[in-house]
Amino acid sequence: MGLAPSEKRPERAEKSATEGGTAACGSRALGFGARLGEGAAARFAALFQSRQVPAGCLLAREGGSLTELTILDRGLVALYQSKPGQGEQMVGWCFPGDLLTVATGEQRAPVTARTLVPSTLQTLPWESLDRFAQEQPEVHRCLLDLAERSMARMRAHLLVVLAKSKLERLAAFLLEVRQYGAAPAEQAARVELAMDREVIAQYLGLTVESVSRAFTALKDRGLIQMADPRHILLSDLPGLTALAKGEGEAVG
Amino acid sequence: MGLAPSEKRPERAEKSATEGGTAACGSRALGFGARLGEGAAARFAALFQSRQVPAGCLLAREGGSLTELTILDRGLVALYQSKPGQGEQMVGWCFPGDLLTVATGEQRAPVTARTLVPSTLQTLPWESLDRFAQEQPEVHRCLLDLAERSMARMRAHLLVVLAKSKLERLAAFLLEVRQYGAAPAEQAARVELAMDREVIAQYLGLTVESVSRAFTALKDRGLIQMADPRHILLSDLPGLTALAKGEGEAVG
DNA sequence: GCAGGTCCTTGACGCAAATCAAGTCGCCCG
DNA sequence: CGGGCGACTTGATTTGCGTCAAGGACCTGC
Repeated sequence: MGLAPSEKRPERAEKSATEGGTAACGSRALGFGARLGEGAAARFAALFQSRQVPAGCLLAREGGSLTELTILDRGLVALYQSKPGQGEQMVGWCFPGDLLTVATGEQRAPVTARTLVPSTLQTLPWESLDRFAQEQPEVHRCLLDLAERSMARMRAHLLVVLAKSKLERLAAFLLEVRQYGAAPAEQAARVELAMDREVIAQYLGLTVESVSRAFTALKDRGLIQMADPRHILLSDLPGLTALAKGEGEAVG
Repeated sequence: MGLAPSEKRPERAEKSATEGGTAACGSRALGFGARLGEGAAARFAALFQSRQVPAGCLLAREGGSLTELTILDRGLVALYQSKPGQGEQMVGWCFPGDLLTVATGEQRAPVTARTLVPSTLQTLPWESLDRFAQEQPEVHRCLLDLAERSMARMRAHLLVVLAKSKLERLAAFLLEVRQYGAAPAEQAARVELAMDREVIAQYLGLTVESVSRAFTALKDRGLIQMADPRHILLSDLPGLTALAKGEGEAVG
């Protein structure tokens, strides 16, 4: 039991996290087919154990132990780096399909991970992975692919944070959530935020107040609409995209 | 623009990059022994081809092709993400021992990579890796370890950029260069910067002027000394460390 | 219903860093 | 030698965002 459920305030389940996720095979996010081939991918997926966790659940603590390979199947996880002096700094997300961490080397978790919504995890003991890898060595390449994907997102995030203004950052954030976080079905430009303003602010390197003002500014420019603070309609996707890219043309 | 368009101005070799790097086995940075064991690590290292490149050399262009596994053996490489509108944004370094990229999936490079000093690369065609992996599957875990290491550094960088002031950022930068960039021999608190102020500024999300002022401020506080803009003596390592961590106590 | 939360928004103000603008130093080349 | 150029520093000014401080909207429990 490497992933400790110490911190686990129940918290009302935001979106019905039920959906009967018995899995062990019906997993939505284990997309290994491309590299492994259908049969092998299915056999590999069958090895995983599915696990449901509530929102606000601590999955790993920086420096803690990690005994299993864990992939996020459904939900959303925030990754935190502890700041020497003062608490924690959010540094990224895990979206469905992401490795929770790639800590294969030492078994120490390099970050703190906490669910933001009720989530489903797919876990596999390292030994099982090794056993399966003897039959299908490509599986390691799959993991490298996942690592690469995660690094690509981190680089994109760095670009945003290093070079963009308040508004550009929020636009980029909304588009990121839309792209990675949304269920493929609801491809509409409708985004449900699973996190509060505080988390968004940390992620973007801003304050809560600035985030709030940025939301208002986007709304005033007609780029988004807000039913309530957590439900955003991206009403001008091209405009948002242009803004996120830094081609800061205002509204015509 | 400091970054050459022709991408290969010869440029005087800053530190004697000679050292007779014939390698193919004498590589300094291929540290796979821990996981593979001595014999296998040596055999693996022997497969690599060593390649010398000058400073300012473009190693990969975002979206370009990547035909080989490449590890930086000696030198320093900057990674850039192209900004839609306006040129490039530096997002990280490769230090010796790092995978140049982990792009095993698609063969498309996810970033632009450019040497900052004359460097030595160790390359291995993907096929050779696959062949060797049949004999030693652990080699993939080694690559995952490298990926994890690189992600850990990116997270640390994000922490710095998201949550720290000008001075804290520069202190963190200097310590990072000292830790990863310096040859182990010159463990002294003496750092030779391989990059100009412009590159540092991009990396830290500041302007050149701010970086310059930050250098001056650190000097005035007695934390560093500067022989010339590129040669820094970290004269108060504990002080710098405390500053980088955000425990911003001034000097007594 | 009302009191007490929490979360979000809005406003007024100050500051740290960006911007604009010289100015210095060292290096290369004529 | 001197002129020009690129890298760096320094100064004056502006500004975007942080900070502090109210306020409003909603939920929950009494």
